[in-house]
Amino acid sequence: MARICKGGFEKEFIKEQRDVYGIAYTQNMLSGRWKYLILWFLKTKERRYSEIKTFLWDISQGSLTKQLRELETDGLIKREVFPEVPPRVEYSLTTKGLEFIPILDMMENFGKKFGEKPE
Amino acid sequence: MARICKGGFEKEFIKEQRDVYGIAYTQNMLSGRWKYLILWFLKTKERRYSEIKTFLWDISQGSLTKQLRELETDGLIKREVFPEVPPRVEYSLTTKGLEFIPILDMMENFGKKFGEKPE
DNA sequence: CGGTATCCTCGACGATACTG
DNA sequence: CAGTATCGTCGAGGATACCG
Repeated sequence: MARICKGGFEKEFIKEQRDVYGIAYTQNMLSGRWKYLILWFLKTKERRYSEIKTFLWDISQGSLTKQLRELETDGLIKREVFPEVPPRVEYSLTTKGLEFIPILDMMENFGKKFGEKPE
Repeated sequence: MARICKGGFEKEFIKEQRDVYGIAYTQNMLSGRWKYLILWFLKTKERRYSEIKTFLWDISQGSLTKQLRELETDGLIKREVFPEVPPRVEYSLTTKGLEFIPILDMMENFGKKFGEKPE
């Protein structure tokens, strides 16, 4: 990764090295196969664990839990547990997560413009 | 991955399944550690292979070539070879790649807002 | 300079079993 | 229902050597 503050850089790269941390942070936080899709799915409304699992249908339980924990740690989503039997857990976007929606929308539109529409 | 057109889906997920391909396409095309950073680095002007290599400083030659080939295959960047000695190769954004710049800018701003500024 | 080719490491992710 | 625990796989990416 374009690590910051590494010595020995050519002078002309110093500004780029100072500016790249923005996109490096975002890229790093959302790495992996699932996080964009999870955020996209939470965009319109809160969802239960099982809804996300069904939506992503070929993600394993272990991976899904890990992705959700990481998104929670990074402050993009919040997790709400309802003490019922059987238990219910709902995930939704935080303020920070909500601020990411415009990016999700642009990525969706970009994909719709250039990608193959299914069926 | 939220594969499309898989049978057996609950009815209420059909619309989401029809719409998710947009972001799934974009996410899939730009997977990995490097592609966003490469596009971001090409945003302002064309760059030589060695410039990109220096900018990303801890990417291996093999990986960098692979990333560039994939971005080229997906039509995001174009590769121009100047038949000089020693050879010179410049990479730049295509029309499709240029259309991705707003997304890069938003991701950069998001990261600058929430990430830790180095130094 | 800008690659290719080969081998290898490592961690993300999946599969499965089990639980409050 | 919504997890946790453990193990196994697989491929992206790194290291190294060599090339036009």
